[in-house]
Amino acid sequence: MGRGPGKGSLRAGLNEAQAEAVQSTEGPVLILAGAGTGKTRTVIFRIANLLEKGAEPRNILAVTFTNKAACEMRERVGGMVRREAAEEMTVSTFHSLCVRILRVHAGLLGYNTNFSIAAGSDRDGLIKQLIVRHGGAKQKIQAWDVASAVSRQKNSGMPVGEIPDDLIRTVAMSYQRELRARNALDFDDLLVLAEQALREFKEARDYWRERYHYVTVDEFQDTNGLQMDLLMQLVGPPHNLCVVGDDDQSIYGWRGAQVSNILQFGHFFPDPKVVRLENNYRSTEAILSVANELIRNSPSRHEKTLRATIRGGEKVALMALPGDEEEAFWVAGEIRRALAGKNGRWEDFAVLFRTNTHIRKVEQIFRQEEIPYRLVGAQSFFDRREVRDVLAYLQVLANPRADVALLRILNTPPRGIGANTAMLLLEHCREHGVQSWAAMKDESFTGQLSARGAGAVRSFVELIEGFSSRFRGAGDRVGEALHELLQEIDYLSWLMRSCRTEEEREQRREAVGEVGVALTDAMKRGRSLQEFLDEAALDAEPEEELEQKSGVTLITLHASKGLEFPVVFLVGLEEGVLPHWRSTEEGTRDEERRLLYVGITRAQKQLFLSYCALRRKYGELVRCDPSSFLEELGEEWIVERDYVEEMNALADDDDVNDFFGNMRALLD
DNA sequence: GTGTGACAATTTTTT
DNA sequence: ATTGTCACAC
Repeated sequence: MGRGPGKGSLRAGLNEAQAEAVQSTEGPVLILAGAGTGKTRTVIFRIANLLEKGAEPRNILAVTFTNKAACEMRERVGGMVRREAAEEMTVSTFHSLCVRILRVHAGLLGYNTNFSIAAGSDRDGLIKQLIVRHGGAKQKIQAWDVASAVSRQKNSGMPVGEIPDDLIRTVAMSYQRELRARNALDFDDLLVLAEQALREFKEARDYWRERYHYVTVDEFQDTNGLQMDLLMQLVGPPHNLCVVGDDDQSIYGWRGAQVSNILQFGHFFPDPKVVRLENNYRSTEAILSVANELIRNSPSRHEKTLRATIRGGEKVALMALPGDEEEAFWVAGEIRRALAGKNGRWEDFAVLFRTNTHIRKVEQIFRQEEIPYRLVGAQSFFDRREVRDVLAYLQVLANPRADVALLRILNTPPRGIGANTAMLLLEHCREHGVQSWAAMKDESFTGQLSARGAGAVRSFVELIEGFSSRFRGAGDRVGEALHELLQEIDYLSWLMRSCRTEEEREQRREAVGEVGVALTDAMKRGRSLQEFLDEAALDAEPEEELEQKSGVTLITLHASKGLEFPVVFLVGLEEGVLPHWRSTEEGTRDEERRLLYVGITRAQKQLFLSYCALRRKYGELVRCDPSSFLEELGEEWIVERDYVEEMNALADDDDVNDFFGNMRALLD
């Protein structure tokens, strides 16, 4: 990550601005840090400085954008100070922080502190059910419509009851009731409720203000209004709040992020010390010039200069390709070629694209070409069906009142509690206002069922109760207990039966195994089962997983924020892809430009840009034009290349080689 | 209640 | 092209 000049002890190797930021420990601080200016390094030094000055590690809170970034920050601070000190700090995302707060104080709001988190497909599944229940299936509303409306509403501080569209509102309100009845919170609820708890209850506010004396927020340009509200509740006088960000890298407007949070930080926390980091230590002058040319076209930005410290550098290559398949092959070939001579590593390369679906082609070709790769955040590990199944079992074992999970595993794998029985169960719960688990143990419910149904329910209850106690005493041998449970319900063979290919079988089996590994690992680190589940719900990847995998990184532009790679390929630079056609419709084209800017500034030494004439979409070939953003780039630092021409040249070379080869063969 | 195959839709980006 | 949904046969 962001490497500044030099290395070494605390104040060594920092430039003036960085040093100033590191030393500004009291009161509000705003660090405007352009891409590659050693932002992370500065933040880490600053925290180390706080500790050196005598701050208690447990009084330090650092909020990052992803859990991965959190782990990394903790790690790097740990490298500079006592490792135990790093362990005692709180380093987490806003969402994890809110879970922490609510596990203590949800009771104040009438919620149970052992709530579970409804995320990903569990949440969408629930919404889908409700759409059907309210007769919305025939109309054209989708789970997505409801989910995004609910999220928008919550993040802007309005009740779901005020959604304008009648049907969406009805489903949304029902969704909210359902969550509540099932003792579950979604991502947005975490923020909403934590903020509310702090705002309404002095007791909670005092508790957390007493806990955190120094707060740092990274990627501040991507915080939304609700998160700002939360910060204002959390950080009391003397406002020891340090925020770090770059308005040019604001790419989460669609999630409610407000650039005004960073542009008008002084509004919320008066008289902040402002520090600007403008020396870029990451990229060559060539790459940075291209980036600067692009971002200059961005309206309403903080005017700032980003200075290259690495002069010159290889020009940025702009490649035109006939189709997406050729594009993937070309990237593969280019990487091979680069590695052939020098002693580079696969990890030095990254391929960045706009959407997850674009990853597929590249992935497919890489597999074919035997280029090792690692996918970051494509289909999140924890959102795979088999993984969610296993997690649901664990959730129910941790807390059988976790209804969302309970309903998921009720008949997974099939055990004779089908749709009919489930329907009856839900009816019963709604009528009597009880939770599913209670109903299933209740004679007045099981009495309504057929003998077979009642038997199936009874043995399910026994299964869960049996393993519940088994798990409680398991300590760090939960992995074994989980294995036994899966054995008992014959989960794997059921799962395997539904697989089409051997490869799929392999992957799914592996995924199930990895849950066990991740669980055992979490236990070893002293986490509780519930904490493990929280992490799984809030985090896209199991940590160790990603670190171990090696190879070329395949990643979306959004997910690439905060990362850097020696060589970057930015593919699919076509009108309609980047900028995405949808953003053109929604009038958020500027954000797409920033997205491209983020992509460009990930590159350290070498950058390749590419676009295709044809791209396959839904199995259909579609004609594409080069992205209009490419017109904003000057010529000075760019080399335009054409795949077809190069292939022809290459073919000619081959002919020549063949010619000499044939000659040699003749002479021999 | 469960498993299969035909059929239809497909939502950027993520905690 | 891929994925999920639905109707139908067991």
